[in-house]
Amino acid sequence: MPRLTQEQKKLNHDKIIEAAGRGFRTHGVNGIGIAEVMKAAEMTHGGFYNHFDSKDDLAREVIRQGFTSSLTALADIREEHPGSARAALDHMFDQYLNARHRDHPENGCASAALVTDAGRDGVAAQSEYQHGLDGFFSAITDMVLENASQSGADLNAEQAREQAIAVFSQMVGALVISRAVAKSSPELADEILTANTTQLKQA
Amino acid sequence: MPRLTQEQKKLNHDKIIEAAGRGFRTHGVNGIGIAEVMKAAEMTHGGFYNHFDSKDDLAREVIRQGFTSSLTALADIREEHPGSARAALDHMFDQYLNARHRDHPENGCASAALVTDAGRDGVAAQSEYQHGLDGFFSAITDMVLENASQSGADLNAEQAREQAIAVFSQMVGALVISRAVAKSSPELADEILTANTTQLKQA
DNA sequence: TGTACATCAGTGAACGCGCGTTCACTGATGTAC
DNA sequence: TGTACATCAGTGAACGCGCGTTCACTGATGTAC
Repeated sequence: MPRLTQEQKKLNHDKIIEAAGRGFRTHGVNGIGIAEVMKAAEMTHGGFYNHFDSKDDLAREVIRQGFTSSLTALADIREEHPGSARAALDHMFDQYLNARHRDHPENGCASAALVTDAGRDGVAAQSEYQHGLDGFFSAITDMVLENASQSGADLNAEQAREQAIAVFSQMVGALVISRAVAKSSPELADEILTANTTQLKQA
Repeated sequence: MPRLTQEQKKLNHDKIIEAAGRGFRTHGVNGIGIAEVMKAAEMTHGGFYNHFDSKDDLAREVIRQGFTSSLTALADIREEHPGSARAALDHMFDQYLNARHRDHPENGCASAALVTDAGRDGVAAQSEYQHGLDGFFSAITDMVLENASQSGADLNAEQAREQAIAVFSQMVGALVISRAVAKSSPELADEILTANTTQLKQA
């Protein structure tokens, strides 16, 4: 059967990242092994090191790819509301803080699912996280700034960034806390999402 | 040497919880083993099962004890500002969102350090988390309500609770995100703390 | 264009290691008389 | 109060298991001529 086409190898590479992305988000980087990740990617574990130097290397790639696709999704949301940054922000809150996102971390925001893992990671992984986070902060700052100008409010760039950082922090915190009680108390988990959504839309 | 006094056993029991609390917060529940926890508690690992049914059982106890001590700390803060809930809230923000707390998860908020672990835990551990979280929400709701009445604002109990949930979500999110980039970019990590502190104090 | 050969992606067995958990043992504590 | 004995907290070796990583092997792909 081996060896494979270069395109096929690239496809398998991406398949591993995708499988690891789901596994890491669901179980944590320490909560799932390479064998299981490779199995989810429909391969045997021996071939793993043809693609990555180590599990940490894979974790870094998962963070990078996770932020990239989230930022793409955010850009899509913004394009859906060309005239109103306010509508785009509200759309973002709804999309982020809902039960489906909470109950399916495997397809969700890497920043939220891997945030405490990242806190324990080394500099290399944190650099990936930082780069993605900067992208989020910039994108939300733009939206906040545009919303201010569209609503006639007076807001400078520093203030807008400060607000954007606060907004994203709250979104992540709300999601992870909601997940932390979703199994024991779906009602409280829902309340956390709705309370934060309401408060975010008001501000 | 064995067997020990009943008081000595209780002391050792607490010592294990304390050591596990530090280890779990720092490395995650999956990131440190029982042998290492017991070593930090100055015992050999064999005796662990005289105190706990399983590692999960210990994790539950760590969550419970972590929230208990945090709630005590919060009550202390409030007592330091008898006339002003506003001052107590600001004090809480400063104490929570600073570099020392960020850089020392081992002594810090269990809700933040273990929040994604809790999301992956079973119902039993989430119940402990939920119970502690409810305590936080209640305590902050009280402060928000008292502040409103002290500042002459009109705020009902539901609105106060909604705000309290949003505030605590933001605090946790800010801390865990700041930790996620603390090694790669101390400046960004600091900016996250200060931006959230400023925004929280304004609201 | 066709042939011969080197490359290398995936396989699956194997490596040493640390994990959570169990257990026979020890000897001071707690208790029954 | 003193003695005899049962209890049980901590010790340290051992258990099976899954981990991250390595490696000899295979055979289709890619390349040199």
